[in-house]
Amino acid sequence: MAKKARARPRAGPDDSRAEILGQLGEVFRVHGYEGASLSLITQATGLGKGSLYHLFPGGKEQMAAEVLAEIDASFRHNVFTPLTECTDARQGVEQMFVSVERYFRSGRRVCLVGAFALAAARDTFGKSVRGYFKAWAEALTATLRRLGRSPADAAARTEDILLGIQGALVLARANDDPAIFARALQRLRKHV
Amino acid sequence: MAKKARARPRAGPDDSRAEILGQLGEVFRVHGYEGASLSLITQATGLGKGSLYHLFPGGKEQMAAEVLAEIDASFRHNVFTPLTECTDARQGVEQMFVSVERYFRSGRRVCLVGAFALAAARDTFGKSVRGYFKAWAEALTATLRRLGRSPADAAARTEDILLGIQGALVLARANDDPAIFARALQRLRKHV
DNA sequence: GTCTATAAAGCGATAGAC
DNA sequence: GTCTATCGCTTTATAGAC
Repeated sequence: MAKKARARPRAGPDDSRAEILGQLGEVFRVHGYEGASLSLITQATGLGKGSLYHLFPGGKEQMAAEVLAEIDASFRHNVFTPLTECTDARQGVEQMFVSVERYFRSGRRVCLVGAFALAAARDTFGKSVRGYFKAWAEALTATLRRLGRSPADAAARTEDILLGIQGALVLARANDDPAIFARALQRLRKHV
Repeated sequence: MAKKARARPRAGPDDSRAEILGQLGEVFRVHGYEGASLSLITQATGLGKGSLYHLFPGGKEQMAAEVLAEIDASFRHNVFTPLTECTDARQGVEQMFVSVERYFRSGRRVCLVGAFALAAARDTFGKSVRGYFKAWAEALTATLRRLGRSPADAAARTEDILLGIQGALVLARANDDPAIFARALQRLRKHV
């Protein structure tokens, strides 16, 4: 919250913006892009409209775009890159599943990118959505290749894993049963 | 379908209502529940607000509820019941995949129930959403049991198939590539 | 940088003529 | 049964005080 680097270089402007983006992400996850009204956003962030438009002159669209960019960057840093650069490919894949399970709160949290893909927001944010899944697929396919799979086999298995994660999140939320997600991840793990 | 047996029992009130529900379903699929404004609905159906509120006094919520009910009934009639009552279980499962591929237009069409599950609409239509997936899961599990699978195995495979279909629809739409859906269905078929 | 007040547009829904 | 006109409210977004 203090902006100057003092004795305890704690939170800076970037940190508070990141915190706001996290809160915005949750609002979009719960209510969707259309459903996330400025009054809900105001409520979730504790910021008035004036502050919000000062921070995001482009309004709601900019907020969502930056949230998606933050998610993209976070996954690249915490999931895709570790996956690509790990020395032990099998361990790298396992680490991916651990990160995924944590990020989606064991099935209690929805994938914002997947939700945007299904909704009308896809027209506006299609490029971000595609970029996210493309980067994930490339990192995972490369890692599966290192485990000895053929290109076709690695690509097919990548699709099954990514779609399995997305589908498990859909079903878990549809049935209000996060355990569906946990079970699905367990089964996906078993076939590498 | 027409309730009076005349010379040409063509279109009756039920048929036109079914046609309207189909058009409404497409609007909800493309724009989501929140995004489907009455002006879009008016445009898609060719009906003015007066007519719409005459047909659906409960407004948009009733429209969506009836669309969901129609989808539910359609799946029960065309997919779940054939699956449960078929003599050859393996052929029944294959028929399910054929119906699913046709209904979702080979991946070009989104699952409205799945989309509602991810969006805020789940709060309002949660019961319908759960009922749809529950009925599907029960029919498929029973059929897999008839193929000799254990209860636990049939339940797990059912989850993988349902979540595979939903996830494939998400990924297909995210990447603007319906082929992802077709490929995923092919792979799901292979493991019964 | 955050607030309040307000504008301008769009929303769902209703009334009433035909 | 379908239309037009309109209500009342909420929406996104802006202006300006502090």
